[in-house]
Parts: sequence; structure tokens; C-alpha cells
Amino acid sequence: MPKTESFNRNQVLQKATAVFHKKGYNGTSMQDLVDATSLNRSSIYNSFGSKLGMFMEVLSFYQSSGKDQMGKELMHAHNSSDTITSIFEMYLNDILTDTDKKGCLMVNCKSEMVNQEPVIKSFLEQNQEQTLAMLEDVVHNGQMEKVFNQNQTANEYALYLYSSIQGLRMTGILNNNEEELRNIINTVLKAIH
Amino acid sequence: MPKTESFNRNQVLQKATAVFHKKGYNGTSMQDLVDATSLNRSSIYNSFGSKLGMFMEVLSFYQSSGKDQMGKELMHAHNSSDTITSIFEMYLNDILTDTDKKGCLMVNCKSEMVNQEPVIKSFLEQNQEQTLAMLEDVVHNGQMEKVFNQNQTANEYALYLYSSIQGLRMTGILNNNEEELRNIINTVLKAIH
DNA sequence: TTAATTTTGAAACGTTCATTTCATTAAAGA
DNA sequence: TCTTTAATGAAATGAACGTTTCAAAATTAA
Repeated sequence: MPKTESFNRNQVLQKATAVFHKKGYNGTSMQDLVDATSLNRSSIYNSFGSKLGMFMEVLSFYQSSGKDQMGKELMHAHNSSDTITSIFEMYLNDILTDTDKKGCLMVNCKSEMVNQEPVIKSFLEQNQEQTLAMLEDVVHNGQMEKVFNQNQTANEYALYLYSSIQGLRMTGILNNNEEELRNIINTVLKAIH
Repeated sequence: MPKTESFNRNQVLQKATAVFHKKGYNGTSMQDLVDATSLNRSSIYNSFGSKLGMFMEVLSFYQSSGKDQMGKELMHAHNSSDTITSIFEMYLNDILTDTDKKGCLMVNCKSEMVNQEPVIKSFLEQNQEQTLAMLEDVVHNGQMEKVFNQNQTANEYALYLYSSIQGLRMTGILNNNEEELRNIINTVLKAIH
């Protein structure tokens, strides 16, 4: 009976992600989203409920895109040292190809919205937990393989790496000198080796 | 002849800083600023030109407040190792006392506005240069005193520390566990010792 | 083909936005 | 005191905001 949703939801989310990423949440207007997605204003409200609702889906989309990308990158890693290097290489590549200096959507969102939107805060908390768990796993494996030191627990090193990644992403906004960024990464990774 | 400006400009800037810090640039309305400063709308425009003009002065105010604070902190530091520790202690203290999880105004501003407002981008670039120069100076002194290693140049370590500070400030938004944050700092500082 | 359901388009909703205007009030040097 | 300049208050500006409305068009199962 029903007419089914005719647009490609992922394509729409991709367009919306690009806008939110470039202009931030508060800097993005509904008109921006209408223009970018070529969707009708009503269709956006029918499908996403509100601007915030759409943004939540954009965050999820960005998150799972990042996971997919990481999954691919880590296919070629044969040990924990490779893995952690690949993770940082991925972020480095993101920075170097971010020609308009948008930074990381997740980091930007954290800085803009954690103290304003509880629902966003919750999302970012669970995102942080997931990332920390992933990093802890890698570090733990590396410590078992004796390629990482055991001066600190995998849990402690995971938080250090997480913090370093955020720092790298912030630094990359105003500095995209590959050599200098690689140097930061090397220094960061020395701590765990 | 003229009636002179009657309000205390620094007091006004302090109020305005609090608002921009809490809500971000795009999240702050002129009405918010009128309410916070108890200044008339016209007085704000007479004295600061525009919302962006006021924000620029707020950034300068925040920057010089930070410098003052750092100057005081570093009075008690007797060597380079003390100095760099005090710097990180200062940021840690900022995080632990930031009860409403606003983060760092400068970092937030970087993530929100670098790719939108050239005049803000320029300000942040020169702020970054100053901070890097300060850090490089500390590291250089420490290397001369042989309390820091010379595996990398003072310039390279300065960028690493700068990146680490930004990471710490971002991490502190969702995590204000003092022990865990101290642990990050210790790991960061191990790299240069 | 018909009935059900959704997408679409366009306009309008009331609110808020940053900024301007201007007459009034206040202060200081001449 | 008078003139000059600035601060003030309140209202208005027009544009943009997020959101809603609703009739028309489109699509599908029966």
C-alpha cells in the first residue's frame, strides 16, 4: 500500500554530514541542509524529526563510516605495533586530506555541544568508551606480544593514546605539515614501545 | 568635553567571556550578551562594533588572562622540569574546576571558527606561535640543563607538548578523573625526560 | 481502478537573529 | 552656562531561524 521512501538515506546522510562537518551544528541552518540534500524541507522533518534528530543520525553515520575505514586499514596490520601505527596513519591521512581545515566532526561536536545537549553528551560518552576499549585491546595484545612495555596498564595507555589522537586532530587544523605531524606521532608512540 | 566611558571594560569582557565560553560563538546571541553584561545593546555596538568584534576582544582578554595566570604559576618554578610540570598542572587545575565542562575557549574557538572566520584564524595562528615559542624556550632551557633529553629538537618537542595540551583539554571535557588525567600528563612528560 | 499512504512543494508560522535608528539623558571642557 | 560628545533606552529593521501546515502528486497493494 504505502509509497516507500524514495531517496537513498545514506546518500542524504553523507551530504548532511558534509554540511555539519564544515559549519558545525549551530552554524548549520535548515536551509543549508535542504540545499545540500536536495530534499524537501518536509521530507527532512518526516524522515529525521528535527535538526537535532538529523544531526544525531549524522553522528552515527560518521561513526560507522570511521569504523568501516578503520576496519579496512587494519586488515593489513600483522601485529600490534602495525595496528597502532595504522590507526595513527589513518588520522594523519584524514588531516592531510582535510583541505578546508574542518577538523574531526566528533571532536568539534564534543567542544561545541557536550555542555548544551545531554543527548549528544551521551552519544559522545559511549563513542569514547568504544574507542577506549578498542585502544585498550590493541595495547593489551601488544603487551602480551612484548612489543609494548608494561610500565603502565593497557587501560592507562589507552587513555593516553585517546588524548593524543584528539590533540593531533586539533593540531592538524592549523598545521598540516606532514613531517611535523609524523614527528608528533612518533613521539607519542615511543611512550608505549 | 566628552562624557567618558563609564562601565569597566574588563568587567564587561569578563562577563562576555563567560557567555561565549559556555555557549560558543554561534550559540551566543546578542541578547545573551546584553543580559550578561547589563550593558545596553547600543552601548555594546558603540564600544565593540559587532558581535564578532566583541568576540575578538574576548579572545584577547582570555589570552592575556591565561598569560597572567601562567606568569604567577611559574614564579615558583626553579628549573625547567618544574616549569613544564607547572604548566600542565595549570591546565589540569582548569579542567578539574571546569564544573560545567566547557573546555578551553581557545580550543573550542579553533574547532568552531577556523574555517569560517579568517580574522579568527589569524588570531589563533599567532596565539599558537606564541605558545609554541614559549614551550620551545622551556624545552631548550631544559635541554641545556640536561634535565630533558636531546632525542629531538626543542622545536619538535614544543609541538608535541602543544598537541598533548590540546588533547588533554579535549579529554578533560568528558573525563575529569584527576588520577587518570595526571597519568596522561606523566606519560606525556616522560617523552622529554 | 481504487484505497491507502507517503513524498513533495510552497507557503506560512511565530520567534529570534544581528544590527540600526533616534530621541533622551548624562557628563565634562570651554 | 553652554556646547560637545557619549551612554542609554526602547523600538524598529529586515532577514533568517526551526518548525508546521496542507493540499497536490506519486506510488503501491488489493
